[in-house]
Amino acid sequence: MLRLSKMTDYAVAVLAHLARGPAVQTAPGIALATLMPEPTVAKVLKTLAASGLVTSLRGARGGYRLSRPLADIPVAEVITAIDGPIALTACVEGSPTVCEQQGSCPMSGRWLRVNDAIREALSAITLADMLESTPPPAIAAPPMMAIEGVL
Amino acid sequence: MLRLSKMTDYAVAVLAHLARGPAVQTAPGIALATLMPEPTVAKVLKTLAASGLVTSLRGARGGYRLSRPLADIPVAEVITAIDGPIALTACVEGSPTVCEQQGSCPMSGRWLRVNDAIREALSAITLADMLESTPPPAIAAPPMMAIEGVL
DNA sequence: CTCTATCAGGACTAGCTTAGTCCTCTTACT
DNA sequence: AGTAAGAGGACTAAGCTAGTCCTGATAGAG
Ligand code: SF4
Ligand code: SF4
Repeated sequence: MLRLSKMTDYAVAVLAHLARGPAVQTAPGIALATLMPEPTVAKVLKTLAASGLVTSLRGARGGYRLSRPLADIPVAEVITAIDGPIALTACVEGSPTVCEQQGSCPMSGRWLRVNDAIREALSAITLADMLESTPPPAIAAPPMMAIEGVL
Repeated sequence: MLRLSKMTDYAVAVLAHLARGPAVQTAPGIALATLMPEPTVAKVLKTLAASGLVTSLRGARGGYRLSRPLADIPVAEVITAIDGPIALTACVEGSPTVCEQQGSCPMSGRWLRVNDAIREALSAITLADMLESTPPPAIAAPPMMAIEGVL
C-alpha cells in the first residue's frame, strides 16, 4: 500500500508537538498529550535524538528539545532517521538486500529515477510546510474527541 | 525503509518483459526468462489482468498481452494495481485503517500534501520513461549471469 | 470430438517485519 | 542523598508478505 511505518508517522507528530508548548518536554508528557503509547513515544524520541533531530536533556527536569526549527526539517530526513534510507527496490543504493534477479531483470537499475523523484519530493517539503499551509483537515469528518479529560 | 512490495517490483519487471519479444507470452515462460518464482509470476499476472493492464488469452496457446504500450502506463498505476492506493498514513483517503490519534494529532490531515506530491511524481513517470532514458545500470557491477543455459 | 495447455480464483502456510513492552544503567537537577 | 528523567538494549506478539498449491473454466490443436 506504499505506507510509511507508523513509527515514522509518530515521529513527525511528535516533532510537530514539540514545536508547540514549552521548549523542553518529557517523553511521558508527549505521550499523554498525543494519546500515543508511552514506551513507543520514548523509543521514537531516542531514535530522533540519535539522529540529531532533537536534543535530549538528561537528569531531573530533563526532556527533549528541537535541535532545529521545523522549517529546517524536510520530511525525508525524518523518514530516513526512523525507517532508514529511501530505497524503493533492492537495486538502488540504500538497500541492505541484494536482488537475485538483477542479471535477468529488464528494470535493474532503472528504479533510480523514480527513487530520486520521490526523494526530491520528500526533501522539498518541510515539517513547517505541512503545518503552515493547512488546507482544513476536512477530509472525512474528524472525530474531534476531547482530550482535555485525559489531561 | 519506504520500500515498495516485491510484488509490485515483479509486476513492473514483468510488464517490461512483456514489451520485449513476442506479443503473447505465458506465465511460466516469463518466469523462466526472468528467474522469478513461477507461481508468484502467475499471481502477479492475474492481478495485472484484473486491473486491465494486461489482457489474458485463455486456452491452449494462450498467455498474456500488454493492453497498452508502456508509454501509457505510469508507475503509479502499477503500484495501485498491486499494492492498493498510495496512502502514506492512515489519515489520507485510501486507507482501510483509521487512526486512533486523529483527534489529538497535530499532523492529522496534513500528510495529504506529501501524499499528493508522491502520487504526482509517480504518475509523471511511465514505464517507457524508465526503460528509455537509461543511465547505464552501472550502480554496482551487475552480475550479468547468462540465462541462456536455463532456456 | 477429445485432449491438453493455459488462465481464473481462491485457500493456505511459513517467514519476516513491525509495533510495542520492559528492564537496567546512567545522568543531573533539587 | 534522592529522584526524575533519558540511554540502550533485549524481548514478544501480532500482522503482513511472499510464496505455494489446488480445483475449475476456457479454448485452441489434432
Ligand atoms: S533488479 Fe529488477 S527485480 Fe531486482 S530489485 Fe531491481 S527492478 Fe526489482
Ligand atoms: S492522524 Fe496523526 S498519527 Fe494518525 S495517521 Fe494522521 S498523522 Fe499519523
